[in-house]
Amino acid sequence: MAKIKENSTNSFNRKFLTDCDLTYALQLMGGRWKLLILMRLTSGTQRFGELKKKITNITERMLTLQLREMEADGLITRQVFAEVPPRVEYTLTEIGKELISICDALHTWGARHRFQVAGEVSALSHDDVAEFSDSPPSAQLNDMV
Amino acid sequence: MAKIKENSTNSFNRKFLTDCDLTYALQLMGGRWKLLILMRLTSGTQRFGELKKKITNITERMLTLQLREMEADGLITRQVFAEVPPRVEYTLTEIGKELISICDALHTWGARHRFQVAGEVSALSHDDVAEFSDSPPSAQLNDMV
DNA sequence: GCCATTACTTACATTTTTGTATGTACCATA
DNA sequence: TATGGTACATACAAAAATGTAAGTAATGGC
Repeated sequence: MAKIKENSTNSFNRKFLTDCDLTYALQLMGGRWKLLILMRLTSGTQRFGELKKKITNITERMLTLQLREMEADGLITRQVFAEVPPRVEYTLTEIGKELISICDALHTWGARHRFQVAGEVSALSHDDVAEFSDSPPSAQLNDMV
Repeated sequence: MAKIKENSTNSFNRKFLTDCDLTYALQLMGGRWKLLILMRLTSGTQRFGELKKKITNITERMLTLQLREMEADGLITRQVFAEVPPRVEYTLTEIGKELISICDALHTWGARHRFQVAGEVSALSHDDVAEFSDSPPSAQLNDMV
């Protein structure tokens, strides 16, 4: 997403692919950190700082950008509390929640693919990266998400 | 994918996210044209030229690049026939086929999302872009794929 | 010999995405 | 008065993805 320059073939193709429901969906979830954010929010509302802490390696700028796009795309809602220091909470929308099961399927597929092509299992243990412990809806996920 | 420079934070993060099965999966299917290629192949083996014709707006270079990555990732196989002019056929692998149902779900979700946020229905009709008629496995798809 | 066909390759340019570094507002507390 | 915490914004730089234009190899048909 970000800036859109009306003329280039590149941005034309992006728009063109928006017409297909499948590639449209990919555009909504395709950012580098978006699925991780989404999975973090499956356990419920989270503050900006909580997300930042739990999503290893993401920078504040990237987190902000991805959250803003997800908000603009209707995947999450953003609630600002008039406090000092500021508090901002992010929550999955209904349509956002509907992505969870697809993510679960993708996660499973990814693990199967990894196992098949490399004969190896997920490299990360629970301790290497932040966990995802408090998650009733998709408790099978066992690595970063 | 493409070129990888070992040192940058950018490529480090790419590798880092490879450790998570979910973001790993996203990397495999995340190219701009990959899902379209995949859906085209659901109806069976296709030649390079057939894919090129059916996937509107893709250039030969992009088609080549995406196909090569998908082959390297084990999503498709590539068979070259020693003929002149050359003939090259692409076929989904088993693990590649396992993505189809996920794509179907994503497609459905995309349509629902589009309808919800904009109150509009898929912009493309069957005639605007190449169709996807000969597809037993996922016959619900109705736009580009 | 010349052209058409197919599936590419290569060099290059442009656009988009991602990351770095620094600054800001607000108010409570020390 | 100075400091700390939170959730950003901004200017800039680097890297990656995408697109353009041209060329290539092999061979059969004219």
